[in-house]
Amino acid sequence: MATRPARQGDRVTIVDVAAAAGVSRQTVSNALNKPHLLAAETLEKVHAAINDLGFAPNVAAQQLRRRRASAYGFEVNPSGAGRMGHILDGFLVEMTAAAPDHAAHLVTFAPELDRLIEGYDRLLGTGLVDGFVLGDTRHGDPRPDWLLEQGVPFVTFGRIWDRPDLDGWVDVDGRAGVRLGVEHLLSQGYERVAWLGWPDGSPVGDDRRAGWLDGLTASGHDADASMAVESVQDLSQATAAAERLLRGLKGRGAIVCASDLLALGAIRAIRNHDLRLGTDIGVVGFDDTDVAEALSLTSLRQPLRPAAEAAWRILASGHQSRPHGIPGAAATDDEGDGHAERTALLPPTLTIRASSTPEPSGTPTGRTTRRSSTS
Amino acid sequence: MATRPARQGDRVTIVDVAAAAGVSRQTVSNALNKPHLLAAETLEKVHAAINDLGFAPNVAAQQLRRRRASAYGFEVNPSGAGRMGHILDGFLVEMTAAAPDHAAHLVTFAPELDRLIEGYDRLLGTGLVDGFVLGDTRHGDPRPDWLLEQGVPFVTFGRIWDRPDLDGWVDVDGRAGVRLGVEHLLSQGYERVAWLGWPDGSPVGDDRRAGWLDGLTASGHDADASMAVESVQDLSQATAAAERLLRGLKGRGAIVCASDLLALGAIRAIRNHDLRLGTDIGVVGFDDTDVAEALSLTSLRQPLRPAAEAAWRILASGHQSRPHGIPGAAATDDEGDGHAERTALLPPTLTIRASSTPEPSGTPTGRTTRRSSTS
DNA sequence: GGACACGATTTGAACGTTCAAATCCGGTGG
DNA sequence: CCACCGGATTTGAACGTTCAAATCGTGTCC
Repeated sequence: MATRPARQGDRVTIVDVAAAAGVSRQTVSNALNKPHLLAAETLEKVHAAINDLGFAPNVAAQQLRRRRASAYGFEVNPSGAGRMGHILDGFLVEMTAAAPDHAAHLVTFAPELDRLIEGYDRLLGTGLVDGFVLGDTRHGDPRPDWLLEQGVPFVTFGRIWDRPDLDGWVDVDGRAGVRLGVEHLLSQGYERVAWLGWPDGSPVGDDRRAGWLDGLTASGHDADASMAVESVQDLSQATAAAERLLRGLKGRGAIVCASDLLALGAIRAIRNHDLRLGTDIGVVGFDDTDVAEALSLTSLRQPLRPAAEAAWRILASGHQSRPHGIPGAAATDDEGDGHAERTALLPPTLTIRASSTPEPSGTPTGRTTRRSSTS
Repeated sequence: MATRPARQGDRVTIVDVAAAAGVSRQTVSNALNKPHLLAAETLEKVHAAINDLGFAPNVAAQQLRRRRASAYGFEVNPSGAGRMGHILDGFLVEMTAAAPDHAAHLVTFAPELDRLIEGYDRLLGTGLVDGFVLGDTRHGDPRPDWLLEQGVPFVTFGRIWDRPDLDGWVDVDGRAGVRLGVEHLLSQGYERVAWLGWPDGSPVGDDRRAGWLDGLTASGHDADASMAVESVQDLSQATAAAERLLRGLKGRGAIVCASDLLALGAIRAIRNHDLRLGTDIGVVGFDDTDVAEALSLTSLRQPLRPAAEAAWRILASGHQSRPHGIPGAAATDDEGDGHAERTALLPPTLTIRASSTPEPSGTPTGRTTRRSSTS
């Protein structure tokens, strides 16, 4: 209730509380950590004393004695380096906000990129953190193997595509998301839905493209190859690619894109052809960035908060990531009873804006959201 | 050199090192913290042992004994809340990267917004951090006063406009930045330069607007009121405002904007009037966001890395922020000799792209940067 | 009525480091 | 020859908490 008395003299310790409550050190400790051991009456006394004195346990002392930091390292990189870009910033923020009530925290760190493992090792060696959150998982990433070998707990945001046998990841179901986008466009009356994606070979890109196919086939549409086109993550190239698409999209067509930047290219191409965004050609982007908001672009938004919550659950679930997929028994991964899930695949939501609304009426400034269901 | 032996059994402690080097506990400690006390030979022996064993001091033990965490709290808020938006994410990243070599770190936290101070108090009370980085300083912010009262060290990113007497801040000189933008446009041959800013009353906005005036008057141009127009941070309103401007800007004109979003509005207006961006009308934005990059928009970039470095210096400079501005002596704030600066006002740099290039020639895809000098 | 179990609480020790003070030792001056 | 100095190093204690084991009652069973 009362904020701690302003830094007057020495800190309040567990011993002060014990004296005030007329009990021993350890009883106070137990009141905090194992309340079931105390008589109800005693517990109350102790809590009163804690409030009176404004006691808060010293984290460093706890870490030292418990031999664990209850903290996790979160690698960040000065801009440009990671293609994940700002999504990761958002994930960091959400993980911070979702941290289990004051029981754990995040420490940011920025290892030198040519001595990545050394940076992780350092943080671990000092006991500053117990484990890590890996913000992305690039191809050929040395970190998962190393961490596994060391027996260090970690979660990754993004599947570990290299190692399908590993659990301990959280990811967004891009495939289901894109499918949602396709279905939305079809339901809006656009007759053909094309795909503007990245070049083959990126797991994330390929996954999203599959969602496009899913959406078409599930609705009884067929997709000929001319309706899919690819571009690297660059505005002018994306614009050129989209223009190729537009030639094939007579009438009321639409384009689903692997990113908001690609979608921006599509929008430019539409303008160049003197077509009207939404009214003539629908567009859906991915990530719901500032660009999407600014341009009234319908876009798929990654559910970062739920992802963050799942990540904490995974970190808590076991301090040991283990390979799974035992050949013997059919893996019923979702047991129940404390047997926590060690993977989470979350469906994006669709933020609907004017770029996917054929009629200028409807919800003009309003913003709607739909959640896809993971297949 | 060698990474620590893989978590085999117990941790390596200072005592192990001492034994290996044939010296005492404290000597090892001194080797790390007060090397000048040791004989050269001994120092070498100890370092050898440290490397051999892969010793890294336990942070929790240090924190406990030293009675300081060497860590600082960095408040983050789930998106939407802060208008500073993603700049703050960038600042967090840069501060992490600029952390004085492993001597301090950042802990993120997300207090409940209606119990803000409580969140700060909690973090402090547990000894988890020694102080804070305040990512923004809103009007009527309760935090600076409270922290001051508690004697807690902190830096703010952004001047404390409410309390000009306080030091301990780092900020970007928006005024100098905008002036740079104006001068750049004039030097490119645009004849008139208009201002698209935010409504009066925001300190940041007013400051940037002043930079526009600076730029014009310094170049012998005069600014009539019709050349400045304002809009809230919203695309359609910004577009409308920019269109008003365009009517007055006959010939080769240009628009400097208080943000990239406003600049986007300007770009739209330019398109609507069938003018060519850059060639007919120049535009400069502010913050050099993804939008700017995607649209080839010349924009002012906040020097986050230098700002982060300055912030660390301020945190280190004294563990007590103090009011300054003693009436007696003229304040020569920049003494020298260890008397560290407790404020830093840093000039943005201009990232030049096609939107401020009248000739389609010049540097086509190339990107140039110019630094403004703080007045 | 004594052995025993069990709930509630306390005591001793330890986590790994640094502070403060003590010790050791060769050298110097009276 | 002894007192004293100062550089180099060591020893004792403490930082604030939790683990592990001990203690203290009270009640139960045979």
